Amino acid sequence: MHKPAKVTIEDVAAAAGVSRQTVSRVINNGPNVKPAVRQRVEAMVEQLGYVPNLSARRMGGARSYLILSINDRARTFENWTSGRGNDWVDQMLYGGMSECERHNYHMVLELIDTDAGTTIPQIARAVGSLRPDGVILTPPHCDNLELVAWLERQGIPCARVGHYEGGNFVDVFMDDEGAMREVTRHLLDLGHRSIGFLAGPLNYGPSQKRRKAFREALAEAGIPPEAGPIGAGNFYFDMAVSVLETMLAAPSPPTAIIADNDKMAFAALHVAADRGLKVPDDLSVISFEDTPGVRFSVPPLTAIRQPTAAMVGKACAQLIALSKGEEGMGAFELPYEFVVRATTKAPRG
Amino acid sequence: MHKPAKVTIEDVAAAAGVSRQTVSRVINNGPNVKPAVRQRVEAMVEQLGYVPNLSARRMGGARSYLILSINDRARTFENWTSGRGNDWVDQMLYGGMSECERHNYHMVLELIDTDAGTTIPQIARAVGSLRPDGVILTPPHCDNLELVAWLERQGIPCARVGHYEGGNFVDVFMDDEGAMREVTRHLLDLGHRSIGFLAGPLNYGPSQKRRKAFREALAEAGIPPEAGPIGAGNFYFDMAVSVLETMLAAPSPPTAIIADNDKMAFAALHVAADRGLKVPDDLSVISFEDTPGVRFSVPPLTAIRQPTAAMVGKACAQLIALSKGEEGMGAFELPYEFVVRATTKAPRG
DNA sequence: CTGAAAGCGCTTACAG
DNA sequence: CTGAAAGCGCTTACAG
Repeated sequence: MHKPAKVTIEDVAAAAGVSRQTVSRVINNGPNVKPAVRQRVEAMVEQLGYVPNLSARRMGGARSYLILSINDRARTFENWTSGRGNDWVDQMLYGGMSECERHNYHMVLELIDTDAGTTIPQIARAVGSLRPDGVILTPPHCDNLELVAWLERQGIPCARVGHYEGGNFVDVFMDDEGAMREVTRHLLDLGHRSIGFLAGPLNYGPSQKRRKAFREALAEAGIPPEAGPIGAGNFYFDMAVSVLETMLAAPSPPTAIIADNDKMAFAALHVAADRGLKVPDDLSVISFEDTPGVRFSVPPLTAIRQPTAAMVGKACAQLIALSKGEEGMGAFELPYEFVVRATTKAPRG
Repeated sequence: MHKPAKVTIEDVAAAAGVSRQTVSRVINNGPNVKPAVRQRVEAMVEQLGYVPNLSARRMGGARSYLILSINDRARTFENWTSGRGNDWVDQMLYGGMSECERHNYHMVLELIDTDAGTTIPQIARAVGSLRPDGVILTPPHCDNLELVAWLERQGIPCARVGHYEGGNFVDVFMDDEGAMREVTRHLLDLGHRSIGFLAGPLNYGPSQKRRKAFREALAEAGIPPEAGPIGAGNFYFDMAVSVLETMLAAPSPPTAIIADNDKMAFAALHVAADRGLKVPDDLSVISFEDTPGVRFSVPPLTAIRQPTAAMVGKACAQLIALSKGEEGMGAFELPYEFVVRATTKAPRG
């Protein structure tokens, strides 16, 4: 059976002996089609192998069936080229594509620079050419006020991953403060009385929340601020190393380190080895990320597993609902996991 | 400056005082536009922030500026859910998106099942709705004759990653025979006189080539076939373990193992440890894949690094050229890398 | 419940 | 070198 290269709605209409609006109603599950007619049309769609052309639907005024997912360009490329894997993107695609599949949507990933002057023009290009039904913003783009305002002006529904505000957005996030409290308490319960936090950059929303929760948890336990140093990291290995060196050179250095991401946790492992500190015997380490490398590191890291796939999946679901004219805006919290592996233990002595 | 939500070609034409065809010519770099007019139009495009609507361009008869990239659905999901990372997909996105970016193209990834009955309908849906300018097929889809024939009938340019034939396709691949020769010689040069090859399945094209090259390289060095055992693996850990057990139980067992992929190389490390063999002192191991896990394994594996990103990038480049009406079909070999790390050494004695 | 009309924003021949 | 016309394949009001 050699099907013609391009079957259009007109072909189906002719084959079924109806007008093209009727076919349109059938494929869009519209009302007002006699069951017998609907069946006849469906049979023809099947037989001719008709698939509606997305561009034409779009031009006709329908939705685009496209979700545009925006990631930090430089960081994503960096992860890819370093060959260290890119679990965040993997999980994002996993969650997003699974959800999009279910609704016959397509997810397109675009990498956008974070420089002040280029972000908006780049997104404008992507949005203008693709005209997606919704845009998913991940850190740090989701915290870019100017960008978010621009998107709002364009009237494009926007989901933010790792942002809490809600309002006229689809915000999906995990309880960063709760996670930090849980992690800090875990260390306190083990007996640690001096804990260092290797924090991420200040413009990362979640990092801010974690800083706050970290301070609070220590304060509640009666630990003085000096015994809870916060090192300002940038999520990269090298800087984390030097910050750690300083932290550990203090008169009464921390016996445990909480790292805001994996690379910095690895840095902690590295620095510990350099100084002859055994992990977890001499130094406990916890990561706030849980990529494959972490699970297979030696020793395997105790870590917070972020619900990346679930967050992005939820973002897609809400954006798709919105595009159908349903309700969808709001703030949605997804559960994280705290995975205790082999890098935390009671301090010596 | 509050720009209108949707600037069309008509707005630009009006602002520049020309017809919309002239604007069309300018944005498509067409000929026959007076320089002064071109400049005026470009200025207006810039000022109004005009971005052509892809759907409209498509409907007008232009290309879609979309490359559809097809991956094995089950395997991709498996890798994502197992949390082991998915370096292949990462590298594919890296190579593909980098190239697409340069041409203002968008890459859309779709996961398609490999079951005989569902592959074509699924692809038909994706292709029919997206109407991409080209499709990239990765293993095992690239070896699906029925699928490839279907795509050819649809007249959609198709690139195959890891396929050698060329012809009416864009085939991108690496020199598997050369890589195997290099790897084998590396071991021979170190003094190994008995080498085992843990091969992939017979229906996997590249594995076939590697088997052949392996046999030839040994023959050239005057190594008898008994000292170059080939174990038939299936790319998975468990089977590799049992094949290796047998290999190493031989009267004069190999002092080096070449594994056709990472999982089997890990199996070699595992079996060696079980038998009290130190790597590389008692057993050298080389992998024919180089995912992040390999690089960070203990000890780090000596491996062939496949040019995944480069292959996919090249595939995109050719597909894009084709869509512009340029030549593009053919077979393209991309260079692999042989990365010597810590698992190869001269044999004992 | 169904169809004839208009239009989405472009591009491609075709005229001039 | 430039523009008026037709059309891509749909959908959305609108009419019946």
